[in-house]
Amino acid sequence: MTSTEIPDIVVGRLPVYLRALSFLAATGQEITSSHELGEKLGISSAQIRKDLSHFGEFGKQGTGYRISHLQDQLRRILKVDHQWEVALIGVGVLGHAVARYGGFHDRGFRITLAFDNDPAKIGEKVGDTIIQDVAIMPDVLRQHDTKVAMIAVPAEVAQAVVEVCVKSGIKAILNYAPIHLLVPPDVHVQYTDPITHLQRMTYYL
Amino acid sequence: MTSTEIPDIVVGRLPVYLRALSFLAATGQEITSSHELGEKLGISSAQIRKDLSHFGEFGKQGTGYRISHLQDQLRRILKVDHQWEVALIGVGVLGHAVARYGGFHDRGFRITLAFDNDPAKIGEKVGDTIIQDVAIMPDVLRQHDTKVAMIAVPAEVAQAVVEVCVKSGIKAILNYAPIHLLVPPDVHVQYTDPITHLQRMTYYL
DNA sequence: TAGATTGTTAATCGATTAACAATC
DNA sequence: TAGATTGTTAATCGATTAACAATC
Repeated sequence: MTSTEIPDIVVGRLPVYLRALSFLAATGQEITSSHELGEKLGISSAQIRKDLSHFGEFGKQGTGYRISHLQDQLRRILKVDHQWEVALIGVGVLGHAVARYGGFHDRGFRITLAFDNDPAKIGEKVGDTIIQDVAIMPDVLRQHDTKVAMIAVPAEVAQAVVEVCVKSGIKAILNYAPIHLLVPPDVHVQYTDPITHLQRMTYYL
Repeated sequence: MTSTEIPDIVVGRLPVYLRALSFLAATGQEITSSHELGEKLGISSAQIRKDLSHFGEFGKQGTGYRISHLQDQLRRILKVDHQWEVALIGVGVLGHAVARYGGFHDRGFRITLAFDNDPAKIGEKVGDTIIQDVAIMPDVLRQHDTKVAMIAVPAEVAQAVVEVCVKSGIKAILNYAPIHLLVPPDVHVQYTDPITHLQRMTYYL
């Protein structure tokens, strides 16, 4: 109910709930329950109810949750009820794929800036934006008051790039480079490395 | 020491340790300690020692860990001391980027098969492999005894594709589609969805 | 009303951390 | 030896689950 100290692990599950709700909504379903959601996600119904209870009362006894309402609430809580402008840094093969991926728009994000240090790429278009010189990145990020960045540069330069980001006011970083980044406490980093996921599974094979 | 029931959360950290060790090794460093590793990863040294102690004694009191030795041990534990053949299913923009990403080889994986259902793509080369018709996928996966697959198809068809994979003997799936998959208990799934990561951070902004 | 499901409490379970003997 | 760091135990901390009153 009160917003004092929500565990990060709970916050991390909210996007998953939101994703599952979108899927249900797409089928035309209007109501769901903690049991149904839990079954679809491999999570206990108690956990879902407990997680949601940190933020308010979104359901109705005997009925469950109205999907559209719960979506609205989760979007509000996660602050994706409006779009965030995202800077993409590094437009190699991976960066290109990220930029051209169409799935961001309806989930709260829009790539509005792209940077690279390769003169051959600067000025070219990727997705909806023109690739700019990473040298002018600090100014541009400040001008646009950009808070969110995706890093798709080689591992060797990722830390240096991140330091420029931090100095330019970036507060959330999605890192595609397979390296751990050091940032100040007020800057958030998430990692996406397919190989750590694969290695986690081969253990069990 | 004994291998009875290692918590999955511990297994999930081993690839992160391995990644950090590779980074240290690349700088030419030969020895590290739980303190140094912990500091680099934002993890307590006690946790690192505890995690490793599930699998054996890899360090030396007063000295720390020989990096190359710990790498060898972790690779052995995670079964990435040899390469796994990986099937890529869905060769759109994202699949292309995944196939062309060079980082798999030295971390235990090799994309040896690629499938798509688009006649225009079948027969074309992506990375080092020829794209094959998804219709013949079950036979090909069986022939190659492939255990690991990466799914980069649209969300609408991901579950159906996964069911074919499961029937064809796949035991580990890395899913790029933004949807939760239902699989039998002996099949492992990991998810990689950049937007859930982004949404998790915007909560704090 | 009867049936169903929420929100919440208390109990259980598991993971993290602090501390230290062992020892290189 | 003295200093440092491991591996491990016990204590702490936090997350999950079971259960149920409230109520739609």
